[in-house]
Amino acid sequence: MSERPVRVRIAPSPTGDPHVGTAYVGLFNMVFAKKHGGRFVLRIEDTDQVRSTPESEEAILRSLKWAGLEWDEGPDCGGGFGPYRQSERLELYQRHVGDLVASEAAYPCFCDGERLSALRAEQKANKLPLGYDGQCRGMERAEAARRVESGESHVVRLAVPDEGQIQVTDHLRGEITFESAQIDDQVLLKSDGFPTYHLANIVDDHLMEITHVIRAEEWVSSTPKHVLLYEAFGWEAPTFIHLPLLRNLDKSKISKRKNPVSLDYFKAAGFLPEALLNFLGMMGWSMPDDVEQFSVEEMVEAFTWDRMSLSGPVFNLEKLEWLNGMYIRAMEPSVLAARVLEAMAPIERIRTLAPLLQERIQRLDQFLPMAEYFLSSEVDWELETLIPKGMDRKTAYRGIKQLAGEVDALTPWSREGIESLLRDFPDRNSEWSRKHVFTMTRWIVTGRGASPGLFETLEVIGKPLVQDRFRRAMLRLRP
RNA sequence: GGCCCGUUAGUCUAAUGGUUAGGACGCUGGCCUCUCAAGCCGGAAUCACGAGUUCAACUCUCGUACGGGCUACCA
Repeated sequence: MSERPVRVRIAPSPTGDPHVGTAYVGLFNMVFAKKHGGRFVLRIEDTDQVRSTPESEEAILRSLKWAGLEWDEGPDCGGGFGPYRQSERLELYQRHVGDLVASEAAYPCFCDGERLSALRAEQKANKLPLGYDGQCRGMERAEAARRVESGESHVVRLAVPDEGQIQVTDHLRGEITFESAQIDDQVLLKSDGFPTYHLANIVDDHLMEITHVIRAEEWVSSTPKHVLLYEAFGWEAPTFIHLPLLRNLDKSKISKRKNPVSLDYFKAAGFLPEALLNFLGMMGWSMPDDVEQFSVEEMVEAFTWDRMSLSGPVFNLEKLEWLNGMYIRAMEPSVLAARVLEAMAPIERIRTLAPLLQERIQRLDQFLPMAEYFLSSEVDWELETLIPKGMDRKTAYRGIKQLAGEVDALTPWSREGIESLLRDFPDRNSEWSRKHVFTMTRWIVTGRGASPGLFETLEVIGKPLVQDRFRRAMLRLRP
């Protein structure tokens, strides 16, 4: 391990909902930093111009904070190694990639997407390993320089050696050997001038003096490329530590189709952040002496990597709920009361509900029961209510699945957006009438056949819970 | 298909060559109790398989099987 002061980082990509996996990796980074008196950095990897959004970045920071992660440096709080947003560091990457091209560790490539996909298709058909064939690699330097100079669209690729081996050391797994020949000439700089993850990551980790890269296992197979980059730059590589991947019940990588994964969901469903973090701390890691309830401080105190296990843990909601209950029982009742109000029924929320319920009640005592499906994550259905009259189960499932996908993609979460999504849905799915859409959505989201205005209702319930109800409805309906 | 990682009950995990394989969730029986939770006591359920190394393998090595990840101008 390095002698330098410990510096670690998480690098979420602002391309969607705040993911529980980010909190998981973040927890271990934070705990490790605290254990060694180091610094924990949060860096935003917004190099995907198409998918990155400021809203997502904001949501991620907010949710990670809710979960209890505290970083020492980041885009919101600064630090001595900024900027902490990769889109603000573009010159850095371009300059460094220039060095790589100059030393012939990388080269410009002019092949377009069309040629690349044709190549892939051919390789697939012939059962050959997939990868770039190196056509532009042999190009005369002068010609390449001339074409770049003339403004021709191109990317920059890493020149991976044709033969030999690349040794990667994973702190938990030991030495892993990769054959150079198996490794693709990775794109480092995209044609829009933005770096790919691989380049930006290495440049930033070096410049930000990151000593330990603690990330998820899905990165193991790209680590040899990273090692090559460190060598090409002449930089000392950090220690690599790959955490196991959180899994669905069927053992596949955790996904929103099969599990709630958005931190917003856990908040909306009434999980306590301290219980969530505790639970994440027992995914792949364990406290000595069979202790299962522990705080971050206690985890820091006991933390060592040899208590880490490598098989991918199934994210088991039932156990989280048990743990959450333990935390609730341990609270002072007055604290519990305050937290229930704060988390589930803050006055702002009651205020947004008031106009929706006002016309439907005659006495004040009817308000809360009617607000049930706004305030609770628990909704269940009789199977028949999820299948429109005269429609078969499969068609219903298909429609709900499509609708759920569109709901996932809807941003921002506004009344207007929801309305046009639902109203125009039959244009995109001819098996469903508008009446089908409205009726089914109402049943799925409220668990009832009648509700206040559907669009307002969805808006107020909030995206995380609406998404979860669609997910559950699909589970219920799956043939 | 290729490359890489992993494998203790349904699930989360303990064990670092010698244990009746421990704990927890869930399931289940009982106690408590007006009921239900909670709590307490009990039960069923696990070392993927095959070789090897060793006096001794859950533990070390190899193979097989199974699971997973990656295989993008996404991260």
